[in-house]
Amino acid sequence: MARRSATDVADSRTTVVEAAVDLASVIGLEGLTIGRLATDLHMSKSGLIGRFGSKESMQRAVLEAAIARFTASVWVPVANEPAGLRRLEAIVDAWITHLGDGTFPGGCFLTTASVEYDARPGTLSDDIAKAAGRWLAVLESDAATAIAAGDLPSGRDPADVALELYALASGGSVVSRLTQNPTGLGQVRGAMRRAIGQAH
Amino acid sequence: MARRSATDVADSRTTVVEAAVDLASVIGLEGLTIGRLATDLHMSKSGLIGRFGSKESMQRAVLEAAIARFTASVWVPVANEPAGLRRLEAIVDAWITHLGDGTFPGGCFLTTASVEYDARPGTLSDDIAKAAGRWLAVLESDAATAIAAGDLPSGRDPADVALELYALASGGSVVSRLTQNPTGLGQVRGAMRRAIGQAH
DNA sequence: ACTTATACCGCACGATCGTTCGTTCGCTAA
DNA sequence: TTAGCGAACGAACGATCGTGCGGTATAAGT
Repeated sequence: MARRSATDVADSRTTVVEAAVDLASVIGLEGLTIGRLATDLHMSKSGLIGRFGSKESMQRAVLEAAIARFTASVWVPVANEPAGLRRLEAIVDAWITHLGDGTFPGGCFLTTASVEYDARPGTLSDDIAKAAGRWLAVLESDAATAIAAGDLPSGRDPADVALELYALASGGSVVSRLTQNPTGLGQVRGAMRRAIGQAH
Repeated sequence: MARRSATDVADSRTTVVEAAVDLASVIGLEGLTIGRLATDLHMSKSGLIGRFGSKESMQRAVLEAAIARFTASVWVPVANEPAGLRRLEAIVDAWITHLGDGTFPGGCFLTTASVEYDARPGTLSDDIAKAAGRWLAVLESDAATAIAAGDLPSGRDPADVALELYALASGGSVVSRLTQNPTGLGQVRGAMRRAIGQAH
């Protein structure tokens, strides 16, 4: 166990990061505060930030963990579905489920982060844009497969499908949450299914 | 207590508020800072906040002004269109135009504010939710008119149409901006038109 | 000319921000 | 047993936060 200490560091970081993800999903990645986080975890500010070196480094770790949560919650359950329309449908269901369960206590983390940084250039903004681009590429790829298989209209642009699904999930989640509309997510799922040609 | 010069006060406030709206559309309503705002306007912090009494009061004024901008930019140009599908189509065009011009330098203010406060209860959250509700009601009303006139499928739920349009505009704007996709807004318009076009 | 109202400023306050120290303590290796 | 590493701590730093208080310049009313 010569590497034990390194494992402890990782576990330690994980504890902090997971709590930070929960907090940031409510108050935003930019709204994260070392003092607030340290208080919540009954730690000292210096002991907490010492694991990361700086606040921005911590924010990057938090973002990475949030992306991992999203992937585990939405992508992993559907990864084995056949590419194309079948998987797109599975993604829609997993996505809506993800938005409704408590994976992110304060609503979709990536949406929150996207809005926070869409007008603020920097490393974090770049990382978020990359993550969004990767997810859009996944959607677009399955859309292209579906179109090639004749499961979606041949006139459809895969990029349009991807952007539409992303916009519906992201915007729909925010609006539903803000207006406290209990049927909102169900309506969003209907809209997403309509976007990929399903007339529920 | 003598009647003060209300117009001067309003003009003074307006100067500050308009600058604050621009700034908040970039860094968020919560990220607004009296010091930053005062520096930008070459004013003192006390002189600036003195017009509002408190920061939250200023934030409310900023939110109100942002809503007024949105109304002037999207609703006023289409208010005289005939209710129903015609006006919905005009709204889509005005909305997309609004998202693309520089009305809000940092992207749709109401979307930013919605995301900031969708998980943070309080007066500001309530005000934002009310504004979102009013706009959704406008969309829903025209959708209902369009359905009654046979311009939209009779099976469509007006509330679904309203939520779908709102989610597409809000989410699409953020994703397009974040990924710096120059054709994004055009794709979003296509999706919105599809949402109020021939369903299925 | 004198009063009055008020927009604005300078200044200071307590709190909190992110960060940097020096120190302590528990564990591991030798 | 002992030396050493690293996690965590308390304290303090300069900066900035929102918010008050007192003073001043200006403009209107009389």
